[in-house]
Amino acid sequence: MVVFAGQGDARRSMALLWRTTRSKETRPGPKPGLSVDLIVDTAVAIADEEGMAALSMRAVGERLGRTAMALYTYVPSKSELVDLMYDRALAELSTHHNLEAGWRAAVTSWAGEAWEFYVRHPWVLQVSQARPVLGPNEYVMIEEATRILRETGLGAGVLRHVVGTLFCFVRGAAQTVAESRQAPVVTGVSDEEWWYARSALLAEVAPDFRERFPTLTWLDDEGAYRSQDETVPYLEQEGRDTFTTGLAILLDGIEATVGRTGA
Amino acid sequence: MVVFAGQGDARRSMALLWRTTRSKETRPGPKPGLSVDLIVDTAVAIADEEGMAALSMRAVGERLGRTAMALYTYVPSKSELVDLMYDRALAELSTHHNLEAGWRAAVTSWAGEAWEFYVRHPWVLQVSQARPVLGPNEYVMIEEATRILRETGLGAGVLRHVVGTLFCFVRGAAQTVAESRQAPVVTGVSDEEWWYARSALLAEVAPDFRERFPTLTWLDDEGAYRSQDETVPYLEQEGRDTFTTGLAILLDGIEATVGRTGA
DNA sequence: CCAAGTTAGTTTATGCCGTAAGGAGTGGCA
DNA sequence: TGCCACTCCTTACGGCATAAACTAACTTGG
Repeated sequence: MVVFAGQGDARRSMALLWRTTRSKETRPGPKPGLSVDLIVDTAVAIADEEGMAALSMRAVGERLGRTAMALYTYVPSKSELVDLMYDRALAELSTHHNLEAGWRAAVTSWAGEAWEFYVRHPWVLQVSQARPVLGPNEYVMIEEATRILRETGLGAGVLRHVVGTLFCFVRGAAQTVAESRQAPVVTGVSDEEWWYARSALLAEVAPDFRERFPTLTWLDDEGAYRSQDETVPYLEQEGRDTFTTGLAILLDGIEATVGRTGA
Repeated sequence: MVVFAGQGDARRSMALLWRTTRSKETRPGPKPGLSVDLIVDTAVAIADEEGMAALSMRAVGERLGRTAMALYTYVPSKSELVDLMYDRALAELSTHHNLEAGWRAAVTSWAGEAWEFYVRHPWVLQVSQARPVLGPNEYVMIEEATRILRETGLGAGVLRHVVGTLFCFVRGAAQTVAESRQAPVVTGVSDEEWWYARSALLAEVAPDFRERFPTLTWLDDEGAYRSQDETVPYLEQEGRDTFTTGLAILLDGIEATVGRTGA
């Protein structure tokens, strides 16, 4: 019998994601002290607090008072655990955005929520997008975005690409901020300290910066890099503004496309 | 004397990136058998061929006929090596896009080149963006994008966010394809095989899919998911189309903003 | 009620990883 | 010649995911 690589595991993994494993009422052997849900929640907590790099089977086990190996009774491997974490986290997103004020308002609200979600769970952005996890909540998220954007009246082909573009942008915009939040936790150095030290070194190492990078120098001279609000970390403010501006531009672009197609 | 965490290392790292280390003509000790350039090139080759996960100090050393520890004479740590790889790879990008045909054509050409670059070097997308590496070639890339988009006449503040948005989109759009290229190499399963197996499992595990996800079902019924060109892997074609469509939308949005600001 | 079989969890071990520490050989310069 | 900076090696440590074998708890068939 020929079995595709990983196909047997794929069945188990899908069953875990969609929770289709019907457990008999009573089973022989000792009572389970843990559960998939408990393990996934613990893993999410670690990733939220200490970053994806700190997520190890040992770390999860330790928080639950077990060894790393104990987890393998519930979860086939670490990568399956990450998939489960991903889909569990996505459950936070709300699913019924109001379309009464028009699609533009709804998209803005959806994108804002998604952006905040990614920033709250930076590790989510490290889960590969190419071959989707295909869990129920991922489908809910895509369904919701598509449902809203369908209101534009665009055809199915273009619509799919528009949804993809929106995802790319929101994820990318969130990534910058997510990483800037994670960095101080990992390195113990704040944005300001880091930037201060680095810009001094930059001047040292590239004394001809102004001549080599005239446009960036112009941007700097125009005061574009001056922070407005001192209470918010520099890179975070920057990322938030880029998201707001970029989203507006994207929506303008979609409107233009809608107008052109004549919906 | 108080030293900020990592600051001493930061100086050495910047010196390496900007190649400001003046090496004396003759030095005591055995002739170096390797060089930073050689090591970085080898590391890039490994990452290109086998993915970032396969990049280890041992692997790089082995390709060069040395042990892993030999590399530490040239490079302070693996993370510094990754920074050097990143900046080296960026050197591939061309720097003088023609502005004669207008900024829209130039942006299209720049973005297309960047997209292909990311797809060619998928691992580049795994290098953190939050705290930039600040190498010379990264500055060249940002300078070039900013130089082109400055032609729109937008003010410095908005311009910075527009550049950021463009980067988010291009990186995000490339990531999907980059990962879909990497996946078969790592897992040994093609897109088609993978998708075929998974969609069968999906039907098994979620028999009520059509009712739960009406919009996605509509998209499917409209034939939006049917592949046009059988010679190109499915996910790759999908990603390429999303990039093209999304870029056009983004440019429309920028034009709208430019028109509104009255440039 | 007991033996068989199933399950939860442990210990132990394998083979990766980054890199610290220390030692061996190399070659320019005093 | 001896010193010393330098390259490169061996060894070692603590971390990682996880395979394999084991113990102990529990249900169930006889």
